[in-house]
Amino acid sequence: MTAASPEPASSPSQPLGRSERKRRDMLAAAERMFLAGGYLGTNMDELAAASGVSKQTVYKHFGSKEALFVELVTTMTDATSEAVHRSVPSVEQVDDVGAYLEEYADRQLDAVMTPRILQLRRLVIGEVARFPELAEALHERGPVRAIESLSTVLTRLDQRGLLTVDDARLAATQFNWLVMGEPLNRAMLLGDRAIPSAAERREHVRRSVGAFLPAYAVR
Amino acid sequence: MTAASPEPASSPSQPLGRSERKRRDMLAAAERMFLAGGYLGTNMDELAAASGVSKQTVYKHFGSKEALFVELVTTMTDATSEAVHRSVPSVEQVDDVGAYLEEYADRQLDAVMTPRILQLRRLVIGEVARFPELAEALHERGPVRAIESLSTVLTRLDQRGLLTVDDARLAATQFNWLVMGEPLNRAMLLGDRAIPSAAERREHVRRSVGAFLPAYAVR
DNA sequence: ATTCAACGGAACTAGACAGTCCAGTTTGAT
DNA sequence: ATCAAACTGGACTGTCTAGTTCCGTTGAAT
Repeated sequence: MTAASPEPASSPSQPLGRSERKRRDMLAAAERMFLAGGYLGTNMDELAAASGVSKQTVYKHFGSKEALFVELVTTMTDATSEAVHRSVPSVEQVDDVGAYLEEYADRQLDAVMTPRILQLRRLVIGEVARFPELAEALHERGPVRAIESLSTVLTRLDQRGLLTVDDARLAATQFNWLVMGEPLNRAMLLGDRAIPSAAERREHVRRSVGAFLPAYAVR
Repeated sequence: MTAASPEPASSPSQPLGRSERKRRDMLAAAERMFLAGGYLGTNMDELAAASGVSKQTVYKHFGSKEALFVELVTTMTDATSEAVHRSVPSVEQVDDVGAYLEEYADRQLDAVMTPRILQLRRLVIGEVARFPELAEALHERGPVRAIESLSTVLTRLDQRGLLTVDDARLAATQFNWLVMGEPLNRAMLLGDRAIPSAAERREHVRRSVGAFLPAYAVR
């Protein structure tokens, strides 16, 4: 490493080196273009031009179109997973289980139902045959992680006597698809115009929790 | 029309004209190749060769790559929708609601969770930006139709006093995603290896109905 | 001020691909 | 047998694209 004081830090990172700045620009253009045109539909000449960078520089940084695509999708998947995970509200001072689950579901929906993330999902699904490892990563960092996280929440609610949950993973999976199934499917197939408004989200979440609770209420 | 006795009928259709035979071969090759390679990843020279047909013939029949793609996907969507719709068991002599719903769900899963239909879904989702009308059609003929169909079933079960269903469409939507959500998402992202076996399907369906019934049981 | 890695710009390779064209052949109905 | 429609095979056009190469320029650290 070049052993300098102004290390390319993570968060604020205002003073970026030329190389890092261009790298960021290339990834930004790659995101826009791959999400809009798909893998085959994206052109490296245009991508370089849109990045304000020469083609040479793109290949110096990423090696190939495939490698750039993989890095972009992996980065987006990881970042989104982190953001979703951070938005889990604490379960310890809960008294109204219904209200808590509604807020929980609303945050999950809010994080996932954005044009950017929905298009990432479409892109990855469409490229399952060409890039199976990206789809696997999205599955792991998306639904699997969300269900695991909810699973520990439900276990805690069971321990506190607020729910009766024998199989927490099963209950979490059911809750997840009760909440996400319809909005996600609609958005996948109908495009961004099917993204529910905040009001629609709240109503949907209310009904979903209403269907979930009878199966797991305390006897 | 050519006013002949051996009209190109629908079902048995053994004696096919040369033209119709070649058309069938082209659509068969198109299905294989578009499902495997996607829209941009499929090549019309190879498609003609794989169909045992000259390129000229392909363009004579379908006009363009886009038109061939649209016709193929539309045909597959419609045919699958019909097949799923035909597999709805009658509701009239039902006494055990749980067993009936389990069978209903199992048939829906059986119809949708095939490599061919799953790959069609991946393809259409990946091409939403280029062919939004195909995605809309798949949504309409797939989930919307399934939920409508189930909705009338649930209404009938409510009328017969076997369930308490105020909002049949809501209940049908919830049932649908309780059943389809997890298997469909896994299959989309993990590929055909995630298709559940008949035994896994039955177990999953049993649990799904178990979660659904408490919310809509008769009081 | 110097130095060197990174960058720009642009041409270039090597191949791919949608769609057209044309001369000659096959098919199937009359 | 006749004949029109459908089909073949292959060449061809125009265009596009991933990746490379070359050479002159820039910028950041010493």
